[in-house]
This record gives sequence, structure tokens and C-alpha cells, in this order.
Amino acid sequence: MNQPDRVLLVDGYSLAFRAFYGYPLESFTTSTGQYTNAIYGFATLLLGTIRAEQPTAIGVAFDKSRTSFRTEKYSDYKANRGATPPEFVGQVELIKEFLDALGITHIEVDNYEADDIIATWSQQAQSKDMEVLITSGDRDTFQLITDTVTVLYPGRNETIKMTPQAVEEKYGVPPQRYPELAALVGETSDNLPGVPGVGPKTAAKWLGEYDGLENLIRRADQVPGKAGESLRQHTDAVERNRRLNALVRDLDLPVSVGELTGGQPDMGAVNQLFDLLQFRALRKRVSEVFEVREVAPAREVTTQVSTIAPGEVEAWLAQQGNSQAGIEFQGQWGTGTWVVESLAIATSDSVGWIDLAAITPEDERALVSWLANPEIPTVVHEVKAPLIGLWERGWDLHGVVCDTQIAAYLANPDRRSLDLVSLADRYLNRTLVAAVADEQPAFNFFDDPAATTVGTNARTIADLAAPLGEELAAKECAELLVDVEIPLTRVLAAMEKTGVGVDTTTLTSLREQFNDRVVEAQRLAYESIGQEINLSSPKQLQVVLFDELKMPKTRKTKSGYTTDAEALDHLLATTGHPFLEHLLAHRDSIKLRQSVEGLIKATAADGRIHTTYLQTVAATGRLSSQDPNLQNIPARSATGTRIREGFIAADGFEALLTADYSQIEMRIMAHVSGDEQLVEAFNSGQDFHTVMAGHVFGLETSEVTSEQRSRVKAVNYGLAYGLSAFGLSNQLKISVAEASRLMEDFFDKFGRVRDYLQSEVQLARQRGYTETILGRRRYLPDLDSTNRTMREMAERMALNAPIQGTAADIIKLAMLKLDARLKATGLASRMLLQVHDELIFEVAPGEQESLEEIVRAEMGNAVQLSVPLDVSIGVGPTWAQAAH
DNA sequence: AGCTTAGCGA
DNA sequence: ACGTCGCTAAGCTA
Repeated sequence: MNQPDRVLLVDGYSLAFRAFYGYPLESFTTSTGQYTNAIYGFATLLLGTIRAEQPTAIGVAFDKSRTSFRTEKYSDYKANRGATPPEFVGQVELIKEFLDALGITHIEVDNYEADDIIATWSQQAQSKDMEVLITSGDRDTFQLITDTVTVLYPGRNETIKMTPQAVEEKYGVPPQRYPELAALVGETSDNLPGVPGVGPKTAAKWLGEYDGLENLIRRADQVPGKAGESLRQHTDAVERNRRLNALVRDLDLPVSVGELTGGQPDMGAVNQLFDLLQFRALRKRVSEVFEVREVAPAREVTTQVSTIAPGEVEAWLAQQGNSQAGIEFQGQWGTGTWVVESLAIATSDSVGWIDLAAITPEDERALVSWLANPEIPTVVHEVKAPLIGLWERGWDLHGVVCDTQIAAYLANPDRRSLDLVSLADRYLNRTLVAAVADEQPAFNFFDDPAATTVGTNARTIADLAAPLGEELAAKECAELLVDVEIPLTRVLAAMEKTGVGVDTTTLTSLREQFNDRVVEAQRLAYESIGQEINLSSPKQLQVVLFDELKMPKTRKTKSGYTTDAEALDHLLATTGHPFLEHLLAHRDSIKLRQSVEGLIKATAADGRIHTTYLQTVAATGRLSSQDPNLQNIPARSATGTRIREGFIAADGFEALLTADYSQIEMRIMAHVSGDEQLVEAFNSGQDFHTVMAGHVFGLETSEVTSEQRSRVKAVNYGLAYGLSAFGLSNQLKISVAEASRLMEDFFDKFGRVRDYLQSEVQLARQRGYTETILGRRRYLPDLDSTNRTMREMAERMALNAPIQGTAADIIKLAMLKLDARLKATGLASRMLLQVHDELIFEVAPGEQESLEEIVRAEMGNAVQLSVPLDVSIGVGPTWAQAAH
């Protein structure tokens, strides 16, 4: 290993503090409330220094705590320092994460300060003939300056390079005497008073005349004047100061200076961190700064990919035996089409690429039976789309033991980058070059350019199985993957492939109707303000509402005042201006028109809409639906519900059937909390919210008013979300005091619920994660955040994740059971959609009764809880009419 | 292209 | 600061 010859030593806290005060807090706050000014500034300053100084090795030292051997010797040491601002504290860990991502060493040592670490490194460096640069805002480090040791000291506008000459010039003493001067003068920032009446000038003069502090003190009686008198009276303080400001140069460090490196950024980790911190421009700086220094960048692994020629597929597959294989499919999928064009298979010792356009019938037979063989364990990344592609060909894939995307999601469901490039970087420390579309591949007659890309991905997928498997095993989520998520992928694939039927005529007519409303509302709106503005532009609306019409200001947003429906309603109530009415009507209609428009556009050639379910997005374990989102089709307003009239059963089917769990989250709450009254409320068979209200207000159910019922209902629903009295008061339009009394009444009667909620957060804080009934975890490191907003948000997540996640678990189990049951009974009816707590089916002729029975049974018995899982079912020719 | 605001669902 | 989890569309800014 090369000896570094120019080492940069950084006092971490010192630099972080300088950054904290140098960058305004208000401008550096993420949307989640995380402060980032110190991190941003730290990164900027550090990268700037690296760029300017080009060190070959870097080490960062942190103070381990506010106490050290110095405070033991002198309890007032640095005692004048105010409490560290809480906005700063939370950023230090992230700064360390940033350093980790850059591959820069940072250490701290019990009982010693960062400067002592730096002094020791500096000492070690000198015996190795290395040049040393120190970044520190503490003047104590000046004692380390020599011809080869320079301190980069932050000045007002620029960093000053403190060399021996600079110290001599500024203070009149050589660097090694600087601490003697400081001992005489005192150091207010360290709470070390010096000799009163003695400043740097006198001190420097004395040190020169008497040849150092030791001699000065020995001959103190010869020092003339008032200052001399003062010195004699404060000799003890001076000696104490000198003892305390001497840096320790022979610490036992976990990392010696020779082991420091120049850093090697892990761009995956940097990007992940910067995503979190919402930094953008800084990424480029990182790569620029480190590229200039020619740090070995990519751990690129070249994969040898063999193109399996037509006619050779069978032999090649036979050669692979039944060993575990990673598969990458290449093709086109989305909006109702799924085409697999080629695939690569990676086993432990080879990678083969097969072009499906060029295979022989014998090849195809061999490949089809290889893919369908459940005895061959296969690993795929994001298997759902290509699986449908295989089905389109009449093929199938069995034996999937791991979907690397889902596995990575289960390991940490809050992670957003689950693409292969990120996983390769994270788990294999391997850089995959993302395919660049506009790059012209060199022409090669024999090798398809797809072979290399697809083959490399297959290799990566195969290699990811082990580390992901280990992580899941350690997190006890392996069964969840194998028994639930992977089988569910097949069920979802079938639902997507089937799609849901729409009646284009109905939708088109709806679009017309909604459009008429839009036009009319717009006309009236323009009329009422005497001008034409873009009603969809919050910015233009603000001008009209607040500047021109001088309406009272609403709640603030980042760039002005909100014009959301709630605020407009309020303005309408106070001002009665007709514009607001028309504006709201316009908003409403334009939204509906757009929804219908989207559905029409999304209708595939087969007259059906094929949504895509995302299995790895929602941090709680829910599914999400995309392109189009069929999980947010209007349901609450009468007009909105009309859109559901456009969803119909296809020809050959007699109706749609919807089945949903009633109050599933409250039932889960009853089960996990074990609250007897809550359990009983569900078992009573009476209206749940009314029974609950009866308990809360101490009334017979028959005496409960609808007002009381709706209040308790709001509490019921809010509970699982970590509802606050404020939130409840807002929702019910009652005072905070009233809301908090209501919550107290509730918890008085349902004490076990309160206990459960409290213990849930406590357990999550202790373990670092929450858990659902199936062991699905969600990691919540922010439970320990020093930032209250972030911590409280994490606490609400900790309350909600087990409930929402368990509900997701339950319906996933129900879907699996239903799928199996439908197959086993040979019914032609099929499952089409999932909307969190609801499933929608297409009923085949004559099957309504048996389907209803099966659905009720499998959904109701998906798991056994201490309360029944109530399922309500509706049937009708359209989704609207199948509602109940 | 990416952010902000708004609004729909569970 | 003040209830969780999502997706989409539009306007606006860079």
C-alpha cells in the first residue's frame, strides 16, 4: 500500500459548527423537517478543501462527549459553553454517515478531544515524512504547526493558512510557543481566564525576552510594572492553562495515520443519503472532486456471457442441471402488453443468453420445461411483468425462490431505490452500468448487445440471492417472502393480465357531462370576477382572492396562501363571494373529467383496463396501483361515484361482486390490544360505532345520538393513525379542549387500547422496528431523533404501521386462499381488483351464490383473531351497483 | 425534469 | 406541529 504523502486532518465538530452557523437554518430544512444546514455546509467545506488541497489521505476526528480528561482536571473547562442547539445535534450522525459514504475514516476516543487525536495523527505523520494539513477552528492546534504541518484556520471571509511564518507574524511567537501565549492571555472560549491586563502583545514580548514561559514564571519577580504584578498573582492560572491546552500527541488510536485513505465514495450510499437530505447539486460535486483525484471508481465486474446459439439451448440447459439460477428477462411490458423477447440465465459458473426470436422448436421445448420445473430454484428481479409475458406465450415459470426486488423491500420497506443497479452497489459492492439508450453499441456480428446487458443483470441477480437471503433470515422475514409475497406475485399478475372491463360509452358520456359542468362553472367564475384567469393556477388564484378581492388570508404554504377546498369553503362562509362557489364547482368537475379522461386513455385494445400493482412501494406492506391508479376511484360523492358505473362485467360474465372487510383496522386493534369491551363491541352484532359511543358516554345504545356516534367514530378511525386532540378538534370542528376531553373519555373506557398504543411505540423504540402479524417489519430509526417533529412523526408511524400492515397481511392471505380455492373448485369467476380492504370479482354465469360463499369464507378465515372478520358483499352489473 | 399544490382512495 | 399509506394532474421553476 502506498504511503500517503499529504494528509488532511479534520476536527469534525469544529467544521460542523462552523457550517451550522454559516448556513441559514431556514433555507436548509427538508420537507420532513430534518435540518440539513450543518451537513450541507460541512460537505461543501470539506469537498472544497479536498479539491483545493488534493490530499492523498483524510482523517476526521470527533469529540466523543463534552467531558474529557480536561474537565476532570478543571471542572470549569469549557463550562461557559451554552447547550448545543438541538437543531445541530441531530445532524452530527448524518455527517458521520456522509463520511462513511465517502469512505473517509472518522474516529473518536473516550475521554479525549478531537484535537488530541489530530495531534497524535500529526505526530505520527511527521515520523513518516508526510505533509499535514489540519482543518480546525481551535487555536490550540497552532502548537502543532511546523514546516510540514499547516493549520487551515477559518477567517471571516476565507480560510487562512497558518504556517510557522503566519503564526510568528500574527502573534509574535513561533508556533510551539503559541500555547504559552494562550496560557498567559487566557482563552474565553474554553473558559480559561489568563492574566488580567495581559494581552497578546505583552505576552509575546515577555515570551521573547525571557525565552519561554518556563523561564518567565521562574523569573516572574523580575517582571516590571503592573502587568508583572498581575502575572505574579495569577501564576497558578497560567500554569493550569498551559497544562490544559497542551495537546496529547501519543494517544492509542484505533486507526493510525498510515491507515488513512483518500476516501472512495460509494455513490449508491451517497445518493441514498442525499435523497433523504434532498440535496441535488452536491452529488455532482462529490463525483467531480473524487474523479479529479482519480480514486479507483467502479468495482465494475465484467461478466462473460455466452450467447446460446439456436439448436444448443437444450444441451446448455442440461449442462446447468437443477442448480439455482438467476434469470433476467428482456422485453416490453406495460399498458396491457407483455412481450418477453430474450432472457439470460446465470448459474454458479456460467451465464447464457437466449434470443427467443431465434430458437428452434426443440430449444423451445427444452426451455419451456426448464422454466416450468419447480425443482429448479430460480431468482428473478421484479418477476411479475415478465411472468405475464411468459403466460402470453403459453409458458410458465415455477420454482421462484426469490424476487430480489421484493426481498430488498421486505428487508427495509422504506427504501426507495430497489432497482438492480442500487442493489448491486449495496449488497455486492458492484457497479452496474445502467444501459444508455442513445449509446451506439459497436457492431458485432456474433453478439447481440442485449446479451451483455441482460447477462450481466442475470449474474447480478443470481449473486444477490445469498446476501439478501441472509439479511431476510436475520430479520425473520424469509417466510413472508416465500409463503406470501412470491405466491402473491402470481395472483397479482393474473389480475393485471385479466384487467377490468369498462364501458367506453358510459365513460365517454360521463366525460361530456363533466365537461359541460367545467365549462359552465368556468363561465360563471369568470363572470363573477370580471376577468379570465387560469382557475387551476394557485398562484393566479392567490392574486385574485387575496390582492384583488382582499379576502382574509388563509393558512400559509411554502409560496403564499393555500387555496385548497377546506380554505375556500371557509372563505365562502365568511365572504359569501359567488366566485368561490364556482371555483369549487370547477375544481370538482375538472377533477372528475380528468379522472374519466385518464380511464378512457388507459383502456386497452381488449376494452379493459390493466392496472399495475406495485408490491414494493408502500412502507406498511400495502399494495399500490399505478397507471392508472384504480385504488382511488371516487366513492364518496354522489357524482364521483358515477365513474364507477363505467366499470362493468365483461361479456360472458353476469356481474361484478365486491367484498370488503368492515372496520378491519379497528378489529385488528381489538385483537392486538385485547381490550375486552372492544372485542365485545364487535361480537355484539350491533352497530359498532354506536356501541362504542354508548360505552364512552355511559349510555344505552338506544340513547346514543347521531352526533355522539359520529364523534366516537372519528376517534375510532383516528386511533390507528396517532391522532392528536388538535387533529380531532379540526376534523370535528370542535375546540381542542373538547376534543381532548373526548379522547380522555374514550381512553378511560378503553384503557387497554391506550396501553397497547403506548407499549407499541416503546417496543418499536427498543427494537428499532415495528412488526405485523406476519412478521413484516418497518424500521423507524427516527424514533430516536433529537428533532421533535421527526420523532413524533416516527411515533405515529409506529402506531400505524402494525395496524395498517396487519390489514395488508390479512387481505394478502385472503387473496392467496381465494386464488387457490377458485382454482380448486374450478369456478370461472375471477378476481380483478384489490382496493386495500376490498376485493372485486367478475362473476361467471350461475356462480354468484357459490362465489359469495367462497369469498366470505376465505376472507373471513384468512386469519383467526379474537374478533370475527366481517365481510360485506355486494353484487351488480357495474362497480357502482355492486357497492353495498 | 423536478417540485409544489391540489385532490381522490383506503 | 398537529392522522397513516398511496397516485395523478396541473402549474410553475429551473
